[in-house]
Amino acid sequence: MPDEPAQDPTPTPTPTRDPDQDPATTRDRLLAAAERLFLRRGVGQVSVRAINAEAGLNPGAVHYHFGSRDGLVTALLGRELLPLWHDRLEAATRRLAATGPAQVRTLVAAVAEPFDELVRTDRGRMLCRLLAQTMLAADRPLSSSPWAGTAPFEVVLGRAMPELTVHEITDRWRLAFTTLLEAYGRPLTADAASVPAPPFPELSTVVAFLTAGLTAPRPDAGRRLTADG
Amino acid sequence: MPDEPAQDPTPTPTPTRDPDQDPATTRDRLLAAAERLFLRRGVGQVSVRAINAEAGLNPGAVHYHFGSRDGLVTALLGRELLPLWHDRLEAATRRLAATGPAQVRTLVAAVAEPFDELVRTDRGRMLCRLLAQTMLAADRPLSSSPWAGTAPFEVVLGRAMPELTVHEITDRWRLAFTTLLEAYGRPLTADAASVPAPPFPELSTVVAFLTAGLTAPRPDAGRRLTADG
DNA sequence: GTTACCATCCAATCAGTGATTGACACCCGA
DNA sequence: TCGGGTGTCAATCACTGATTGGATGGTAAC
Repeated sequence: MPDEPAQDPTPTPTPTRDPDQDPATTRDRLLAAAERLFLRRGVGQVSVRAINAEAGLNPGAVHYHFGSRDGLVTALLGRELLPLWHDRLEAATRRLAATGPAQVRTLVAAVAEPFDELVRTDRGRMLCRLLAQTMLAADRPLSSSPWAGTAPFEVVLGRAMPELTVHEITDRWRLAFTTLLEAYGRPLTADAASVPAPPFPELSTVVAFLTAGLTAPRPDAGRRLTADG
Repeated sequence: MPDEPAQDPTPTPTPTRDPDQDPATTRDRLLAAAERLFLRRGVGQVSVRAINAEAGLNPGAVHYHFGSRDGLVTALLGRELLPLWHDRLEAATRRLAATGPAQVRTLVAAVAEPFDELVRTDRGRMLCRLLAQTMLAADRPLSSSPWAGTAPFEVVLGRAMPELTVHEITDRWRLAFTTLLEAYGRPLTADAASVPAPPFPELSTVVAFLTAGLTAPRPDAGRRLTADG
């Protein structure tokens, strides 16, 4: 364990702060270096050593300030991505008093639009890829991070689809959210050969797909699905 | 590079074959050892060293017979999973001459049902997880493996939804397929604490969700999706 | 019968990873 | 002036996947 800090959610308690060296804190220098390397080499090709070196620091700096590689990635994502959703989601959920598919569409659009805007830039694509890798490729289900707080969406969805059980609502929202993550978090190809690069889907396609899936009529759980035999 | 073999698709040309040692080939012993360890420790916690040791072989055996760790995983998935879909898909696609959402539902069910059956056992869950990790977490889009051959499904889907463009069909099928992969390839929790383990969704839920998404009416690409401002 | 060949197997090793440690420098408050 | 704590540093741990040159042993050609 490091001497002291690491998992502190408050980034800089400003203990000292005046030295004529860096305008940016070491923490920020590490985050900036990581971002630069992720963008330059691809998310999966960057080691903590490289990040420390890019920031001009010792090999233990990332571990000291973030606890681990994942800690740094989580911090980067929280700083860069969370603000994009905050305002839009608040507005969308406040407007959702009524019920019906139209409301679900509004909700889906509010979640999906920031993704669609992000993948228009290299930096945004990198961040989406990072988010998808962190949330989908993790070896055990992760509860942390504000992304797991999907409760409000499920409430809205449950109100719009009153004939569905809570269980069904939860499953459907999870399907929709992970689909979103995967769709916009695809690898950035960057490599020649192979397929001619599958691009990102149109926003309208994604919203139509997810809205229809979420608002699909209640399935008959017992029915056989294929007529084999 | 190894002395000779590795990427050979035909497993055993039976060059020699008579020694009184193993009834199973070294290749099979490695695959069996890997399967055992994946099941015991979790997919992400098994090194090639451990596989070689479990099989009672030298540290270079996996590299010699499969070229890489991914090579072994691909071979394992191909051997265990592909047969499950082959028959069912052939039957489903042969029956799909007509058009309409009902046909799409049949197609979706044919792809989804094997997943639903697999995740009922530990071994099946492990294989699903392995498949999802291989296809979704890869650092660049992978064209290899028979899974990439999604063309027939897209043809069927395109016939059932004639008002959609080819582009739209491709995007929708990809959304549906990756959703399926993620839904049934979730981490196996195995770890205490954290969330109370998100189980797999009901098959009926998945089929309803994906069928509705695939057959959603054509979106107006230009329309604003949220009424902000 | 002898030779050459070739697939296979083996141990050793390479280059790289994330994480951890103990020591050192420095500024702050006492 | 003196601790004490924060932050930095180089060295190192334990491990990963991959690669290599060299044995081994059965097969086939001569």
